[in-house]
Formats: sequence, structure tokens, C-alpha cells
Amino acid sequence: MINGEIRLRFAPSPTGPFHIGGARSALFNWLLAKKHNGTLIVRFEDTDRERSTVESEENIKDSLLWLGLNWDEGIDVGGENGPYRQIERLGIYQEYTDKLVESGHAYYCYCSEEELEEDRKQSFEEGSNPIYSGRCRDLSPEDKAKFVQEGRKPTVRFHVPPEGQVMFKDLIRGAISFEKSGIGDFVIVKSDGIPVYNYAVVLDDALMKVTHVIRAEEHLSNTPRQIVLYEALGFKQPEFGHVSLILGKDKTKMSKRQGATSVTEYRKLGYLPEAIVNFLALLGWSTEREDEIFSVEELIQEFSLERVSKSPAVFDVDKLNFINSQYIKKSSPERIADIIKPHLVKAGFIKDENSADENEYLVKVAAEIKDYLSFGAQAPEHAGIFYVDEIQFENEEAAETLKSEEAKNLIETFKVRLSELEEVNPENMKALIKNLGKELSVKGKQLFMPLRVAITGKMHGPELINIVPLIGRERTIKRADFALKMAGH
RNA sequence: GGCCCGUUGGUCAAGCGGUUAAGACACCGCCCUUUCACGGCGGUAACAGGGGUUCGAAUCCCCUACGGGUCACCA
Repeated sequence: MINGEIRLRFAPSPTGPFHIGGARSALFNWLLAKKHNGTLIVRFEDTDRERSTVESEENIKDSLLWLGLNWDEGIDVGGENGPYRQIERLGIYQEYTDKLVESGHAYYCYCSEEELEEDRKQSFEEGSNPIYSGRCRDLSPEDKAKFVQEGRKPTVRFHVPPEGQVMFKDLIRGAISFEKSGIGDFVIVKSDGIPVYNYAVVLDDALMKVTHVIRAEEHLSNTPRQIVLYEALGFKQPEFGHVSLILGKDKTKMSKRQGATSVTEYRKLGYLPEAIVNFLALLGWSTEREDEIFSVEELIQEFSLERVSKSPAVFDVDKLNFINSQYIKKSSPERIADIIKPHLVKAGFIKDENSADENEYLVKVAAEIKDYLSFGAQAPEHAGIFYVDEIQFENEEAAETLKSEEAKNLIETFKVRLSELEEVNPENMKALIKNLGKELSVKGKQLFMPLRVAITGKMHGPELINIVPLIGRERTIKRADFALKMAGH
């Protein structure tokens, strides 16, 4: 399906934090580029001067790199077809605009915003397609002079004759056609001289020799406008592929109120970049195999547009959590320590600056809890047992396990045996608990649950025989005393 | 409202005219671990509705419904 040398691009507008949907578009382009040994270009569509910021640019670049999505040409890395910021290409656009006006494909429009708004309102009321009336298409020299004298700054409109249709074959959705009569003469250059997206994108893609435009579905309706521009400009058209949108839990476009939407937020919550890539790939694309956890290399191998879905996908945090937990399990304790550290600092368990001993302890804690984590921000609830001095019962049921005399006796005996222990390590702990059970003739839940609650306050968590050596003999005994007191003994 | 795209379990999805309609997440159950979790095994659960076409439609066509996108001097 894809042959020859391909050039792909990812062209976000730097108007906010990098959205997870943008990340998926970038990923698909990146995968295609890698798979077919093509070139990936990253450029910024920053013609909206009101909303474009350098912070957004930085955020997008950081996020892309963090996800491992590098690019071969464009912003920061340079290339033959720059500049790669639209605002720096104004001169280039001007040249083509002049040509379009000269050849009669485009004309100056002096209509005011009010006039246009009025037209739109009317066609909306009539139930017809709100397209430009064509009022300024054949302006007499007198009228034109009048408008100029009034100081009206014109926009440039591209003329679309209302006959025939625009057809193209979308790489993902198949044959698509639009009536030209439904397009109307649209603005290509704003009155401030800055080109509009639909125009700049065509010039950029054509001049940068982009062969495949893979982008989100929201651009599908823009494609016919862009195609008529390609025709008028005499450029070779690229192939288009429109990926469906990512929806929130309520099945509408993902928005803030349904949770995190930017890559940065997920990063801060302690998700791993490989996990996000893995998850994003599965959102709108499917694999033939049964197992859905795979490396980027495998992804590159398998990825193809044929298996990209046409229908929108709901962002399922549960699945992301599952995938992330798989990657956390596979990661080293050192790496997970880094991931959970900011969250433990925030929870007040540790300080930002730590001694070597403290860091070593943190790594051990990470090793103990990583199998229980879906993402870094969950660390405090699991790691708390390794840091607090005064434990708290997680619920009434937990407190209940220590209320009986048998439980009290068990804990007291445990304290004695623990203090007698030569060295507190997992092996000795295992033997200790085993003997304790024999000594008092308790086993199973009756044996483990009171111990667990007395030591951690919780009813679940890592292996007891590992927890005790980590928190140490002294602290364990102190906690057990405290727990008994709390339970009313 | 016009135009465009879509609709298989709660979610992601396989399926390209003949299948017992995959698989993953979530959920539930069992096993393992002298506890909980982790892990292993298993289970519940779906072709939006209606017309065609066909010997035969989840698959092809039409209509309806629903969802989404887009109609800016935003991108």
C-alpha cells in the first residue's frame, strides 16, 4: 500500500498542553516513518498569534521526545525545506498568493465581519449550507476604490466554482466525495496578511514534499478545500489518511472534566512512556495477536494503516492502568524509585534531597511495591507502611482483627519472638511466623491477618516476611504496641 | 440546520458472503501462596433497527435512529 520514499509530518499548533490525541497522531506518523524508512517532519502551525505560545512549543517537543518520538526534519533539527514555523514563512506564502490572485483563482474581499455574520445567520435560518455569497468576487474598480479609501483591510478569498465534486481516496476511510457547491469561496489570507490554516498547510505540505498526510478526523471536512488549492497551485497531491477521534468516557471529545488530557499530566501521574505508546497504539489500531503488550520495535514491525479503525475510540483509563502496571513490573526498582519519588515527597514521607541510605531504602521500597502499582501517583497508599511511625487502620474490618484476646496474645508473642531473633531477614521471618503459628496453634488468615494489620494497618500489601526486615525490628515492635493500644488493649 | 464520517459485549476491538462471532481490559468464580495482593485457569456478556440483494449476510445496497466531526479573518 505504501511504496517508495515516504515523507510524513506532524504539525501541531502550539496553543496549549500537548493533547493525548495529538500524541497518537504523532505516534502513527512516527510508526509509519520508521516502518517504511521514511522521513518524519515536525513543524509548528502557529499562525494564530493570539493563542500560540513558546511554552506550548516546549511542552510539545518535550512530550514528543519523552514518548520517544523523534523526528528527522523540522523544528530544532532543521532541514532543507524550512523554516518550520509558519509565522516565519509569511514571505513564501505571499508569493503564491500573488500568483493565485493574478491567475484569477483568488480575489480580495472587503466584506466586514458584521456583513459575513449576517449572511451566515441567514443561511442557517434558511437551512442551507452557509457559504460565502461571492459579493466581492467581481467588484467594480469604483467600489474597490471606495473600500480602500474607507480603510478596509481585505482578506484574500479562493474561488471555488460550484460545479462538480472533489473526490479522494482516504487511506483509512476509503472513497470520499464532497460537492464543490458546498464549499464556497473561502478565506486563504486574513486581513492582517497572515494565511489561514487551510492555505498554509497546503503550501507547507507541498513545499516540504510531504507524501502522506495522516491526521485526525476533525480535518476530514477541510480536505476538499485543500485539494482544490493543490489543483490551483499545480502541486502534486499527497495521500490523505484520517484517524478517528479519541473520546472521553461520556463518548464526547475528550475534555478536561473527564480526567487528564495532556501527555504532561500522565507523565506527572507516574505513567511510563512505553506504556502510553503501547496504549495509544491500541486506541484505533489493532493487532492480530492475542497478547497486547509489545515493544516499540514490535509495533513498528506490525503497524499498518489497514488495521486502523474508522470509528472513534473511548479512552479507557482502566486499560491504560493495566498496561502501565505491566511495564512497571518489568522495570527495575531503581527506575520505579525515580517514578514514585515525587509522589512520596508530596505525601510528606520523604524529602526532595535524600542521603544515600535513604535512597537505597527508597529503591527497596520500590522493589516491594512495584507489583501493586498501576501508576506512580498510587505509591503513597502502598509505600506509606514503610515510612509512617504511627499506623492507621485502613477500615473497621482491619481494626476488628486485633480486638480479640487471641489476637492480642498473638501479637505479644510475636513481639517477643521478634526481639529474640538473631537477624531480621526474610528467611528468618518466614521461620518465625511458621513457629509462631505452631506455638499458638493458629494458621492461615487467623495468623497472618492480625500480624499484617498490627504492622501495617492494612489488610493487604506486600509479603510480610519482606516488610518486617525493611522497616526493622524496633519500628515493627513499636507499631505493634501502638496497634494494640488502638484496638483497645 | 447543510455537508462528511461512523455504529460488533461496559470499554478497546478481530471479522472483508458460509466462523461454535477471536482476543485484550474491566467484572465474577476457581486454583496457587499457611493471609491479602501478584500470578495461573475458567465464566458472564455483542453484530443499533427496518427493508432489500443472495441458496446463505456482522460482512453488499437503501432507509431510519443514534453518535461524532465540520461549516471562522481557530488550527
